[in-house]
Amino acid sequence: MVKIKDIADKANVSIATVSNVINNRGRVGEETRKKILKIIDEVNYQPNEIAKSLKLNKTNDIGVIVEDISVFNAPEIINGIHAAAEEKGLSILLTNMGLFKKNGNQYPEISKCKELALPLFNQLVSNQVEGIIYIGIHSRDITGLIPDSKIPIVYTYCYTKNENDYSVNYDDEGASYQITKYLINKGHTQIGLISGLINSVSSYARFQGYQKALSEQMLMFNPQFVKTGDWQYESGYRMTQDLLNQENIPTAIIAMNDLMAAGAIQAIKDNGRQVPNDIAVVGFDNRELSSYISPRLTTMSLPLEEMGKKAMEILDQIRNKYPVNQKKYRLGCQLVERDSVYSLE
Amino acid sequence: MVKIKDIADKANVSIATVSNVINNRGRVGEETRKKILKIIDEVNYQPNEIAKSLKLNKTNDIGVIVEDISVFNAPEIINGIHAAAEEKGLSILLTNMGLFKKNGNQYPEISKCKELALPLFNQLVSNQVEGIIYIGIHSRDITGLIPDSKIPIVYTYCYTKNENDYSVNYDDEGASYQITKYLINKGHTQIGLISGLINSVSSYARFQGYQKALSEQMLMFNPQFVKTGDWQYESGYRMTQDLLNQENIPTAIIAMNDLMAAGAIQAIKDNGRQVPNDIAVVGFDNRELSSYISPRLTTMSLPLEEMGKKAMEILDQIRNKYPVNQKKYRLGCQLVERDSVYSLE
DNA sequence: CTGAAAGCGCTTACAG
DNA sequence: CTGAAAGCGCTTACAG
Repeated sequence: MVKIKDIADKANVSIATVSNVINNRGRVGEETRKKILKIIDEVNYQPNEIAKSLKLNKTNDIGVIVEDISVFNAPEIINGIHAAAEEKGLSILLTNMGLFKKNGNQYPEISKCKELALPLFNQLVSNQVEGIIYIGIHSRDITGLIPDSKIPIVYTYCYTKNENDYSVNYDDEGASYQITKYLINKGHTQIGLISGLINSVSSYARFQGYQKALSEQMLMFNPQFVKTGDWQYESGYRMTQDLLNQENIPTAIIAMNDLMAAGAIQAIKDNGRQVPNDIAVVGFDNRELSSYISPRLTTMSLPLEEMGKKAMEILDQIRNKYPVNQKKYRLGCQLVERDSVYSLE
Repeated sequence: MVKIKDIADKANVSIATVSNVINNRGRVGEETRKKILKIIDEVNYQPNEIAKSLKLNKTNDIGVIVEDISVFNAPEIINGIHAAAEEKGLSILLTNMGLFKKNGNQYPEISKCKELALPLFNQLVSNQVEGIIYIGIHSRDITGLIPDSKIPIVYTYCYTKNENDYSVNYDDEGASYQITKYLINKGHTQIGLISGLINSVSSYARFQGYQKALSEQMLMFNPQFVKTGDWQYESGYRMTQDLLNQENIPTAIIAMNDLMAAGAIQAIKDNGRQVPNDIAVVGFDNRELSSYISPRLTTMSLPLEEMGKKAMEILDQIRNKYPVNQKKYRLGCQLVERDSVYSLE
């Protein structure tokens, strides 16, 4: 690798002068500047960022810890982080816990997670990253997972109970409210809900949004219309069967994710009914499959890329000691209309 | 951050001695060793990797350039890279071209790609990575995209014409041969093929595999059975309609990816026929949607994670100047049987 | 306008 | 067994 000394020798100047022209500081004569610039160009000199980092005590690296890069939310969030980082001249040190795979597709206990996260955290610290973004696999509480330290950290797709921690998530309740309202506007008054696991804050918040939309429109809340699934296709299928076997059958079903929505659609078809004509189905997440099942699924799109961007921007502000007016962020979701909802009016 | 000097002061020894105990080199008295170790533990000392890197001229960082992290193949490949890197104590500097998004979901020309890749490449070089893995979006020739340099680089999910370059891909022809043979073994003799774009080497190789299996089994190759799509759902749908409108209708259809297979299934259903009872459909890629469409799609699973691992292992060998016996690798695909194929026997 | 020198946090011959 | 010193490639007061 060619270094600053090589340039200096070639130009018959000191390394200080070369450094000055590279960084546009100090007074340098126009002649020498040109000469040096020419040489730099000729030899395609690339400054050694490692040396700069050591000297300036500033790496321009930020670390990301992702709980599992194979899970659908990770790539888009990383995409957003990368886009924002690029703008700020920051590099990304990527680290993956592989939580799902290492634990038979089950979400491990917090203590197990800690074991997996700690070495990655230390690795990042050793590499002198200027901040860390932690990407969760679920919107869940991970208080205490990452040890306290002076290094700035922002959590996304998860959160902590610590009021000093930064986190960026999406607005579960608002999204659920929005999609319920959408169904109501389409004339639906009997709306089934297939929730995720009940120990999930997302399930809870989305239930709240559902109820809020109902009561705002003076619609009766019917407890028989809400069934609890486990986020998987099969549970969507089964819970929909339950819904279909009741006296009152909903005209629309909200599944709290696309997988369960796909199961719901299949159950409805197997029951001899049509989607959307007999029963509308709506999902959550806007995963790839939602465009390819039949009918194409109307669903809520998560602001994944935006979450990544936002997390990076906040991190950059903390890093630069800008005042950050807010610690917990919730970004809005967007409805994507496809073919699984029929208007009753 | 606590540094080696702080430890030395606390222990009343020189920094050289501290360094020696940290790295287990040189003779150090048992007493002093213990004392130093204790202090290191107490203050939770983490060595500054940046300083080590500069001194040792060795960063233990490897760079990855991914053409688009939002594309389905990227996360699993990165997963594999990360797993192998972790074993070797390497960190990953991740870089994303965002090729698709920046170009309206079209694959840009090679010169445009170059423009996007070069700054990322330089960034990685500046950061003194010890090698680079380049992850393509398609199995395609990207000769000349990355400038020549002494830094080791291995290409995956793409390749170059340069015989000195390393690349790891999967075995298109073998996979296609395998799945065709599978269909034949199930009693199918009239097998349709919906290919991807014809300028793709994957399309060509898969066509070869298809033909090879046919001729090995003394089956007539019927040119009317092969249709050219463009990898998208819609084209799978249309090409299947064409197939269905011909005199001879195949009893099985191979689509060269899952998206087109999904389109094929829908076309068959809309035509009033059943999958798999009337016509079997088989895909390629094993993307998420293949588990959730109806019927669940039998498809070829790509060895994505293995490709990432392999790429990392090769890179590590080059980096360590091990003799690498081979430059171009092709990993095998695996058939995943689900519900879209019916046995005729 | 230009350069000599110190120093970032480490490692490593070498001397004692 | 232990430590003083040089040096990795840079930047930055400071002196001239």
